[in-house]
Formats: sequence, structure tokens, C-alpha cells
Amino acid sequence: MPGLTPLELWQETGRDRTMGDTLLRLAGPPGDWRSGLVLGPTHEEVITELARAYLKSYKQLPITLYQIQTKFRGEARPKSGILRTREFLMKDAYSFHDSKESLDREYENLYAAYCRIFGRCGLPYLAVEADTGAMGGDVSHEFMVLTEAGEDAVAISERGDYAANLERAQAAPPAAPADVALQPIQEVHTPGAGRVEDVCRMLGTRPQDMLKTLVYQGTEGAERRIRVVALVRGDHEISETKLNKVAGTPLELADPETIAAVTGAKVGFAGPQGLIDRIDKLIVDREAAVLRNAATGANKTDYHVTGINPGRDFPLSGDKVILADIRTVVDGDLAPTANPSPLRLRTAIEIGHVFKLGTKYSHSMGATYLDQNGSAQPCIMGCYGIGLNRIMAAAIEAHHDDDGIIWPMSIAPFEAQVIGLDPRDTEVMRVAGEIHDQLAAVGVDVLFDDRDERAGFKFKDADLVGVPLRVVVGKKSLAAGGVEVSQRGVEGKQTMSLADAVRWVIGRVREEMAALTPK
RNA sequence: CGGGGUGUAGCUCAGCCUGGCUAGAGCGCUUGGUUCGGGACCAAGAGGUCGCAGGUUCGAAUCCUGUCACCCCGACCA
Repeated sequence: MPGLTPLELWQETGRDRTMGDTLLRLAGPPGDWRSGLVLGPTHEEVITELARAYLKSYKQLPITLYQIQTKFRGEARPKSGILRTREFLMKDAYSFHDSKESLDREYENLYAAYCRIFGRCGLPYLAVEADTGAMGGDVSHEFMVLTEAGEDAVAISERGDYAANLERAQAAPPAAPADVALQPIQEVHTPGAGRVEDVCRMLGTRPQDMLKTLVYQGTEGAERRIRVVALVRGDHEISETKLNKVAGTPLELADPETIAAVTGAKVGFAGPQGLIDRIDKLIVDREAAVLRNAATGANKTDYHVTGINPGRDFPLSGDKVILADIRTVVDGDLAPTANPSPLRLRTAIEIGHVFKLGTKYSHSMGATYLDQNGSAQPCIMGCYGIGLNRIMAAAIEAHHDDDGIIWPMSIAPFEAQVIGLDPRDTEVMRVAGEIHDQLAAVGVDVLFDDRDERAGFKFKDADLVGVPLRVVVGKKSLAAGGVEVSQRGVEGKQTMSLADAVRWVIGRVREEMAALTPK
């Protein structure tokens, strides 16, 4: 597919706007050919353009197309070496279907294929439930490699029956509210206590007995400004990913002026009581909704209130009210499973992501096929990506020691390396060259170090680069009866004849590859 | 977009706070010699408008102002 893609395709799906600065647009004068091109950050639009041109009949479905290509995304801040770069390599696949069931089957196929690919790459990976973000669609899984070097967070249950990206992870639903007597609202003077900890210290209460009241603003539809109040328990952090999804539009924390206009108080003294008529939406976290006799802001600078009760003091139903899970889980929360165990938070590298897209792209771009009744239907789509650079990064994170990389055989740049230790010794170099040629002749991917460098230098380089198998030829090894073989990351080395060394390498390659091949 | 930091030899950096001889180190490079299976050693050498512009001063790498670039943290992130 093209790397430079027509801007008009992105306008058709609206992603020229929603992707914002992620899209690299060529800058040309109005009407100039450059003004109409975008360097592709992903290829849903392009593949859908191909689909609407060529997929006309249900008889052509299902079909899955893939490519390996350079992508470009205007990341706000590229970082972590090869992990997060503006330009990167992706293997991306797209599937087209005439039914949800067909999509489900192919999703399962590709999910399983991706598991085999990552297993074959020697990666300790994990599939987790994921948020679909700006891609759209409903169901999605990410493939993660757990490592400190990662920049994603995942929640995994101790029992191992639940794993999700932190953006999506949910805790078990809250228990029913405690059966206690409801207290009246009482106003308390809390000068300068804008933060939850300050209020707790002054009132002698705990964060989990407080309501955090957050004012957000955004736009709805074309241009209409909206104000949204979100409630979470005092000890919880709001998840803006979840909040935006529930609100159906991107929200941002309101500026101090808007907060003052909504609450009548400075930042830090907002409460949900009496606000419903002044806002467009009230979004209540399900755990905030079961609080009893909570403390929160009084909508009056330097004052808080106690004895706030959901349902009595602010509505839990009605047109403007949404009850949902909008908080980020924390380490130790219970998993939302039948037999709940605590969730643990880990950092991870995302190496692959699969989505059920549905008809988001085919509908907006008019990619339709004719079904058996002759009526036009939008294709049902899936998309499936693998970050190739990140496979390298994750493999190195997972397989290295103090001396350098230890490549899994399947993705090593070379399977074996022959080191001729003394390039000025003709016999050493003749034997080394012979081993190299014999290995190459039987299809082993072999690197030959014949540089005129000191022995230690070449050994250190070999360790650093991490080619799995090593054959060393030197005056010393020849005197000891042959050549020396060893495996990166494995203790010990052995001396054997030239012919045995060639057989040893071939055998080791075969065994390592077999060990990496899923059953 | 917010916060912090750094620009001095090819590379990594010290020197700056507290202005003062000819601006330093390690690595790399050049030449000669020795060494040669785990990133050698000895000797001699080349190499810098101290990011840029302006100012203060008898004197600026050092202090002040401006400017440019890069890095880190955060926000954001199919």
C-alpha cells in the first residue's frame, strides 16, 4: 500500500480531525499537490478504499489482506530508543466479512496466529483485553511482553484468569451500600483545604469516605460547549479514557473560571449537591454511588460538607445522569471474575493489537458488497497489527545479559558466527573459511568475523551482537584438535573437528527452532 | 502545551558556583616500537572561534540579557 496517502480518504472517515497531530500532512500552498497528502500512520482508510473498489460480492468474502510497511505517526514525544519512534515498521492485516460470526472466526484465527508468531519469536507474551482508542470498534486485545522497560500498564489477576490494559481494566463491582442511618448535610469550615488529603486531616475522615467532584468541559455535536461533572471516591483516580468513552466525546478538566461558574467556588471545593441544573451531564462512578454519609466540597470556597448521600443529595438517575465505571484500578483491587483474586499492576511493552472494527470504516467510506438478496451491505471489518520494531526491543529486553543480546534463534540476524581469530595465520583462516562455506552451503545463516582485531575485541563484539551459535578457530584450538563451539547464553565450550562442528551447528539450529515452534 | 536540564576536542565529560597564566581528562585518531584467545602497553603527536549574538569588566568558558539547538520528566498517544 502507499506510504503517502490521499488526505481525502482521511476526510471521509473524519480521522483527519480526530487523529490530530498524529497525522503528518505535507505542507504545500492551497491547491498544490502536496497539500493533499498524508504520511500514513495506519492503513484502514487505504485498505477500505481498495475494498470498495474490488470487493463487490458476498462471494468474495471473507478475505484478509496484509502488508509489512513503514508507518509514520507524529508522536508528541518519541522515547525509549526503538520502543517509541515516529517512524516504525508494522505488519498490518485487515479482514472483510459479511457477518459478525465470520469476523469472530477470523478474529480467533488471527488471535491464535499472533500467539504462534510471538511464541515463535521467543517472546514471553500475554494477551490482554484492550481499549480500542481512536481506532474504534468494540472488541480488542493487545499482546504484551511484561518488562520494566515497557510504557504500558496492565492489570493481571493473581489467579491468572483476568488480564487487561490499565485503560480498560475493571475491578469487581462494589458491594451494596452499608445499611446505616443517613445523616443530614453539615457544612464545615476547611480553609485552604483544596486537596483530599488536606480535607481528611481537617475533618478526621478517610479518602475512601470522600467524594471527589471533578468538573470537565468539552464539546457536543458541532460546536456546543458542554459541562460535565464526574464523581469518584476520594481514594480513586479517574480514568479519562473511560470517562471520554462514557461521555461519548473527549473531555478536558475545566479551567478555574468555568469551575467557579459551575460551583460558585474556587478549585477544590466542588460538590455534586445542587449542581444538576447547571451542568449537561453528571457521570457517577459506580463505587462513588454506594457511598454513605460522604464528605465533599460545599460549592463554597473554604467549606466542605459531610453527610452527603447519593440519591438523596444528588440524582443517580435521569436524563443527565450516567452511572458507570470511570476509575482506574489500583494494585490489590479484586478482579471482575467469578472467583475474584487481587489484581496486580505490571508494566509491559505492547507488541501487537487486534481489533474488531465492525462497520466504522466501511460505512463512512461506502465500502459495500451485494449480499445474496442483491442488497448493498457495508463490509464488517477487523484489523490486526504487529509492531516489528517492538518485537526486536521486547526480545532484547527479555533475552540479554551484562555482555549483550542473546537472540532467540528464530529472529537472530544470523544463526551462527564463525570467528577466525588470527587473520594473518593462513591455516586458521583456511579452516574458518571452510566452516563458513559449508554452513552457508546447507542454508545456515552465518556471519564471518575475519576482521584484523585482537581476540578479546572480537569475543566482546560477538557477545554484544548475540548471534546464538559461535565457532571459534584459532592457533590454540587447532593445536587442541580442531575448532571451538559454544552457544550464547549457555555456559561452556567444546573443541571438535571441523566436520563435527558443522554438524553441531546444524543440529543446534534445528533443535532451537523446534523448541520455539508451538505445538 | 507545562516543568527541569545540557550545549567546552571526533565521542563522553570536568572546569562555571567564587572571572585571572598557554582551557583539561578519558576514549578515539596519527607515527614508531612491543604485544597478540576476553575490548593491550610504552613513547611521541595532531586536534577546540568553549552553541550563537550582544552586554558588564583592565580581563569572560565562567557573570548578565537575548537567541538557537538538543535531552529528560509530565500532558497526549491508532
